[in-house]
Amino acid sequence: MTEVELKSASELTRERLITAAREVFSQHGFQGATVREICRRAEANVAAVNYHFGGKDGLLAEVLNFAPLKALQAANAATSACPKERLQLFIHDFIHMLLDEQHASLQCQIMARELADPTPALDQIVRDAVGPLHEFLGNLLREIGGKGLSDAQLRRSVYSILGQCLFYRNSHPVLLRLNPKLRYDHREINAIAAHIAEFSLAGIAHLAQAD
Amino acid sequence: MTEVELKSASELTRERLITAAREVFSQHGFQGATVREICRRAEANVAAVNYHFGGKDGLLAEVLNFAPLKALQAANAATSACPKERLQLFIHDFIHMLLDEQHASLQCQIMARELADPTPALDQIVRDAVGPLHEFLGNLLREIGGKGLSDAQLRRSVYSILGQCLFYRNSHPVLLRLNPKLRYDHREINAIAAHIAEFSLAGIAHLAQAD
DNA sequence: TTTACTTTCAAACAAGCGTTTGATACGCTT
DNA sequence: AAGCGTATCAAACGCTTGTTTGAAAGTAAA
Repeated sequence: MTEVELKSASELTRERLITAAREVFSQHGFQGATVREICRRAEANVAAVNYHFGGKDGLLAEVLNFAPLKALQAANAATSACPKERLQLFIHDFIHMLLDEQHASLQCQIMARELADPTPALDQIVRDAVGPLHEFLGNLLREIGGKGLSDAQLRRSVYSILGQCLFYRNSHPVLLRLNPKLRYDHREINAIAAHIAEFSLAGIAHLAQAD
Repeated sequence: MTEVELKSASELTRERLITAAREVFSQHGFQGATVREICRRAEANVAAVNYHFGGKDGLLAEVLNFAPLKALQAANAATSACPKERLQLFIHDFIHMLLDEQHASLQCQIMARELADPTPALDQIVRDAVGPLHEFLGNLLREIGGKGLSDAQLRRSVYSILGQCLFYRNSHPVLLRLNPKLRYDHREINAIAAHIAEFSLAGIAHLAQAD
């Protein structure tokens, strides 16, 4: 991987397949994606997927990569910022991961697509990525809301934040039709992140002080 | 329709097909649903769908029904409650429509499923149902937030509310894995609706007063 | 160059899909 | 009872899917 020069032809095909699979999976979902289109984009033979990855399922497993999501959480926990600022930062990074097509990690966009209807990999995704993410956000909100938040309020506040973020990805086809000029450039993404953070912090503050 | 007694055998199969289609479409989505399974559940022949509806697309068009969503908005506009109470009512009714499996209108759950990845009917859905819904919510939030909300803030607040509501539907498979005891009974649904309303009203109030 | 192993390829496979067909059975008027 | 239009049915059609196959091409050590 790190040695750029010494890639065999076999390794190159593998990488072309993975790159193509990321694109196609993130665009059409696992079910909607076809092995033939992936191989067409990778300029590889149809049999290549089965030879290198054992099948479509194996290719999905290879493509899924939770490292960027873990890194986001690790970086967030490492800052010396206050909890509210860390929530702003989290939302900013998370929204970028979901919406920025320039972003290196299409993996998370694939993941987000698969949350709605179960695929063979959903159990693994929930166990290794989504579950820890919920827990991380829960701990962060606990720091912000303190003892004023019940467990149920905390859990639902996590859902409120994730729901807002995922909306922009899941409803993208709809939003494009409602507002054809919409583009997810950096300016727009930052504005979205700022809105969700402000909106949510106010919601949490209200819940925490109401009781 | 209204005359219960006078249904021909043909009409009965039509209705069985529609009922079965609602179930299968809402569970597996349009692409994931198969004509054969629909016919199996309806105890009808595979050819029945094409005979009665001209094909799978025609069956989807027949199944889609925006009346419940329109009725929700009409009833909401007809109340004499204040805007904030109307928002609470809207969220309550909308969440019930999305989550309550007892609810007569699986149509809206089908709709919610199709928002993520375009189907032949998405343009119609956006034009006749989702677009007006966004506009309705926008007008309601304008009454609540007044001139303190910019147009962009208003639009994004609409997204925040819809995102929170849709999350519980779209992420249901995930939430079930994270919390196997989760059941969308009336008590739980009411609690969810109350949370989203409280959370969102605080967010909107904050945005409206901040400027 | 020869040998052994890995990788690619066109072609075919079995299964599932939505749809079509032509015969059969039904319900109704005459 | 005869005739006619409608509805149902098993079967097949054409197509796409993921996967398999066996031969050809490539690669690298002996």
